[in-house]
Amino acid sequence: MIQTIRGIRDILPQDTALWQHIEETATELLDSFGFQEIRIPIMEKTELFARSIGEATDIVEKEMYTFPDRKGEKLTLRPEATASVVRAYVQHKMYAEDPIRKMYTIGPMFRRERPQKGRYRQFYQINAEVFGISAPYIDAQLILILNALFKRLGLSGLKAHINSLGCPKCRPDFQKTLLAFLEDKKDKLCDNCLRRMDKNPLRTLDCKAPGCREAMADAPSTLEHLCLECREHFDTVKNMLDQQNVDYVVDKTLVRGLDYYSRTTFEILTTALGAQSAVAGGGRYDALVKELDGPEMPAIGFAIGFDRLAEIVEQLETPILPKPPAVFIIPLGEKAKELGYLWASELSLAGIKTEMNYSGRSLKSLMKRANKLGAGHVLIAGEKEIEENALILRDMATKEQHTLSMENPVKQILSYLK
RNA sequence: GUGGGUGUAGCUCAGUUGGCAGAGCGCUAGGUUGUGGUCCUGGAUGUCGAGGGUUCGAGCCCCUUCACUCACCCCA
Repeated sequence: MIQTIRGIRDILPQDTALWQHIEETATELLDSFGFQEIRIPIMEKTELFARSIGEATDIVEKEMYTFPDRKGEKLTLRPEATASVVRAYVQHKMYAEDPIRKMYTIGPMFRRERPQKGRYRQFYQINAEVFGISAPYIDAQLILILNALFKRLGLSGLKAHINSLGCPKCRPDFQKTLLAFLEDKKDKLCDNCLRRMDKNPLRTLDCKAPGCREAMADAPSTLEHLCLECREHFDTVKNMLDQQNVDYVVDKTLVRGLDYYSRTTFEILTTALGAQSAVAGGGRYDALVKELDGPEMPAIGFAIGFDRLAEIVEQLETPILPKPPAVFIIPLGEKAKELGYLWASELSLAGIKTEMNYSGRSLKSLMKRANKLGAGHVLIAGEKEIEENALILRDMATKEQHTLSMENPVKQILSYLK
């Protein structure tokens, strides 16, 4: 039996009602805040991710699905969405007509990690990106949107962690201080961190190894080395969140695994998913548009882990169920099947969710089936009813039965359902 | 990439010192002619994850392998 690839799963019909609910809630919210949908490819040239995410990151170093196509070009299944959205913004010179763009996209991402609770090799994200706005208000607004989304989905117990990583103006100075500190602690750091010292020293700040954690306890924080502009920017973000009652903590260890972030970064954490605590994350990436051959352009975005969000929402007590059929048609006999088929089609085309059974099983067993499907009404069309011009429409909840004539029964059903 | 746990019916799981492969749920057919939910009775369904070994005999013991799962790591 052929099965799905490791870490890759089907989202089955029993779960898609929930997924659609989440998706609708999110897109409705994003629409109110002025976001438009963009649909981006699942494959890109490998170079796009290497240049944007960063050569030395875990994602690029060991997690991407990269392969040569038939002509030898290196392609990669997207491990995240931001790079593609930025690429599209630059490629189509979207900045020319209006540099301010708010876009969202929903779809699968691919990373070859060891699967675990809340972590899949194909996983889904809802991404939102804003171009052309440098004001800190938009930073606060993105966090507000995430907060509102989770609230609308009925979730509690999620906490926003925020930090500021500084900008090209203040970061070199901070890196110098950090490197001096790391040099001091060199004998206590793990191999990974020693390697990171050269490539991306910021990443040492969030290393989870116990030895590193201890050594890094009094490490310098980016927050203490922000330039005036960065400090004011971060203060405004916090101020707005306070005024809008968004619950957050400042977390100086929040660095994030992609190189392109600057200034504000944030993650929304949950305790409901074991070790996979991040439900959403994002930050500002003011240098990335230019880095990908576009103009100097501020930008910021977030990604929501759809699978994780769905798992948390699923834990709520009120399950989201698919809509049951309004009408279930039970035909008894060949003539009834033919008529029933025509009526069923007509009802469905009129927007009434209708099911019918063609098997020729007994009335009793089909009543059982109607009950199992949760049908609102059952239309019993037997030889007898057709002959006597008296079809039976039974209300499954009240057990009340109406008699319908053979003349346009669909019309009669429609008026009963009103 | 590194560790731990688990693989038996569609699902959740029992299965004794190695001796006929089970239960509940679900599915299905009935319970006086053609009316559901509760109840009662019957029925179908297994490569015991796969391959090898030990043994008269393996779901059970040994080896190999695969998958799932949790954690490290990473992140959504």
